[in-house]
Amino acid sequence: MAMDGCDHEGPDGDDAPLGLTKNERRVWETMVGSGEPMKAYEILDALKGSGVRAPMTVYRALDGLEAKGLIHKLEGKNTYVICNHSRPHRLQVFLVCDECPTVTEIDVKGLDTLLSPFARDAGFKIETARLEVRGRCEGC
Amino acid sequence: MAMDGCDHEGPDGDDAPLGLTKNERRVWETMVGSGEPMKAYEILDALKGSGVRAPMTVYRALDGLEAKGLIHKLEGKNTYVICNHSRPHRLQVFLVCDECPTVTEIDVKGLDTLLSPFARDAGFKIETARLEVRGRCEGC
DNA sequence: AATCTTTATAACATGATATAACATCGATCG
DNA sequence: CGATCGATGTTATATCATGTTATAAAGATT
Ligand SMILES: [Zn+2]
Ligand SMILES: [Zn+2]
Ligand SMILES: [Zn+2]
Ligand SMILES: [Zn+2]
Repeated sequence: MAMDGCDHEGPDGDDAPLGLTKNERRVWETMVGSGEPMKAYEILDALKGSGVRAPMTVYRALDGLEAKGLIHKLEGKNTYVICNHSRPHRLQVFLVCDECPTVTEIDVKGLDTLLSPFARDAGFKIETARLEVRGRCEGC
Repeated sequence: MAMDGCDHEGPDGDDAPLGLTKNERRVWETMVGSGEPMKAYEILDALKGSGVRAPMTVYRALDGLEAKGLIHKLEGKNTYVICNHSRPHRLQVFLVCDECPTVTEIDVKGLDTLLSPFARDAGFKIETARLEVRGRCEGC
């Protein structure tokens, strides 16, 4: 049950990680506060009151957060989620519910081992991988 | 014409984005639910309740699904069928080159087997999955 | 042939998602 | 000081998907 093991937070609980820019921190806090995957323009709306007016601001922050391994993008739904791991990782696996907003990031041990030979056979050098599984979550 | 077999893997050049759009998904699910070849206007009727009103919507989705190799058109009868490679689960694996437009679809034997226990542990029922691997392709 | 039905597309408008291009500000360093 | 650099602000635009209306093209019926 590796469901809720986020270690990005400091000892104070909801404190943002260090080394973030002002906008990255604003976006990160918005996403943590939501608790659900968010769309870029949802984040923008949520930050309208804080003076953020342009999509660019949000997208730049999202880029930065992703580069720092703090969030992931779910391509299937164009949403962004907080990473629940303690360090950046190159393999990501998400269980995405089709019926509710629930997204769970899990670890699949052995995935890279399974994958590597197939990639090697194709002459492909793996940098990162993201597995998006869709279906019905426990509560649905 | 291929009857029950099909050759996926167009050479290249298709800049089709991975994943399904909302309408592609609706049409695909309708077709899977039916279990039989369907005509475009049958699909349209089936989706009337979901707010789909125009033939264009269905035809665009069919185009997309066909480009992604998920369905085939039976020219003789003007019907569309689910590709028999994509059931019961649809488990796609793409090798996406970061340096050129090359996208290769591969078959990773054992991925379903590896994945299932993890999903089961989380109480998650898998419908479909897509693994997107990023890196450098053979030619780059 | 003329007409009707079924099948498929054209053309244009709107919405949703993401980026380009350029200006500004503030800190740091020679 | 002035140069440089990263972050931010601002405006405009690109891209993709969808919605909407009308029409074309192919086949069947009369
Ligand atoms: Zn993560
Ligand atoms: Zn759910
Ligand atoms: Zn097929
Ligand atoms: Zn390449």
